[in-house]
Amino acid sequence: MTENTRKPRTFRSSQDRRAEIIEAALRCLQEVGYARLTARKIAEHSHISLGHITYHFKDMNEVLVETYRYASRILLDATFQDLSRSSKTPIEQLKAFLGTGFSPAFLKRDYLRVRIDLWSAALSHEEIALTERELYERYRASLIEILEKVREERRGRAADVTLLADTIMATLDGLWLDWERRHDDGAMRNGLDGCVRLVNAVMPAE
Amino acid sequence: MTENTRKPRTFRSSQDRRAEIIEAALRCLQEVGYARLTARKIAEHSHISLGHITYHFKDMNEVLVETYRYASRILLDATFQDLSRSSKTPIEQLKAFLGTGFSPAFLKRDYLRVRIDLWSAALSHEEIALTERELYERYRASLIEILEKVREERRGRAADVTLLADTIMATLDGLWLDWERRHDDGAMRNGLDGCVRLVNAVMPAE
DNA sequence: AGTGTATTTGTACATTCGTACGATATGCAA
DNA sequence: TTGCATATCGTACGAATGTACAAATACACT
Repeated sequence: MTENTRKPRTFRSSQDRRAEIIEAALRCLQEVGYARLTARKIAEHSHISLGHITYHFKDMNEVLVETYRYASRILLDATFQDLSRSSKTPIEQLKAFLGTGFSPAFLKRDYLRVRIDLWSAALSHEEIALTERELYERYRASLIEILEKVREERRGRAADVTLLADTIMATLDGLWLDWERRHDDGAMRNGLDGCVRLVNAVMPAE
Repeated sequence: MTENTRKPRTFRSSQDRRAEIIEAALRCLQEVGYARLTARKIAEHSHISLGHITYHFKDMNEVLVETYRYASRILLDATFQDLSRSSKTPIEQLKAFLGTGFSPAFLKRDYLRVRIDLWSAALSHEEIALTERELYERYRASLIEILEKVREERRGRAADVTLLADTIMATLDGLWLDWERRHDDGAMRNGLDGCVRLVNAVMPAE
């Protein structure tokens, strides 16, 4: 009986299981994409049985929503973790901020797929749209924070910051998309450079 | 027997049928999105039987690929139809070019959904990725054509045109996405204005 | 009018999907 | 130990999916 071939089952808290399922779901999203996510693929990736999904979640929609919430949190955390804003000039902070989102870690296929699928999924799922919107707003708030410092230094107008935020945020989304499309390193750096040049044009130094 | 209730069937050419199916598929893509497109929904929308799809197409993947090809053609045609480039200055042409893609016709939910889903679908389907890439390249070529005129007028460098194209193309994609996200008219105009300002900054007039 | 080919239809089938559920295992309190 | 709530598993089931296909229909041609 000690040579039991069954793998030992140990109970976990419902919280843990939910987390495991969500993590497995994210791995599925990275591999097969949002359109082909299925409950059985999640079960395989998390090495737990199919029944867990209906036991711990109301339905697959809840799994999807929670998974994108989790993914969004990961994207935000990774963005802000190595952002030391203290020791640089505002324009240097801006360059660092822009560069962080396009470091090799973020340009991996997996991350980009989740990001782009998130845009598509938001079209059909109201709750996912809210998650995407919040991701956008947080990122934007961080950008505006830096742009305001530039503005103080250079005596720009409030409307300038809004215009720059609207434009740069759009450019960043477009650059992520374009990286997935062309994998053109020069184009990516051109885009980021373009953002900096725009800031300098709208709020010129002295 | 003359009071036959069956609707009269008339034969059509295979070409016509393919077109009808593709048009119906596009309508489905606009309504339910790429992730939930099914053969039966296409059949209902085109008022023809399910069998047609397998009769005229190899499989559903071919339908999807052809439908996105068709959608891409529509987006391109609509972009370039009312683009009279002859009678204006280069910078005015640029403004007109940018504005065309963001006219009310293009900002309809249906069009944006197809555009955004196209990005997502391209992640999983190689052929769709090629279609998306071609849509990008054609649009870009048209933008560069105008930027080159600005460059001639203002004696800019070739690298300037590349930087502007890389940046503006990204910004436009991002602005479409952002319109779907926020429906903010001011933000959209800010973004387009930002593009023009960037051009003036990189290649200043005199 | 008759014949052959292409078109059209509806249904059938094997899969796969999300979800429900009974059976069993586990951990904890009494 | 016993009792009980919770967790875990595997399976079952109806619905929906893509595709195949036989039968029926329309039409061009002789």
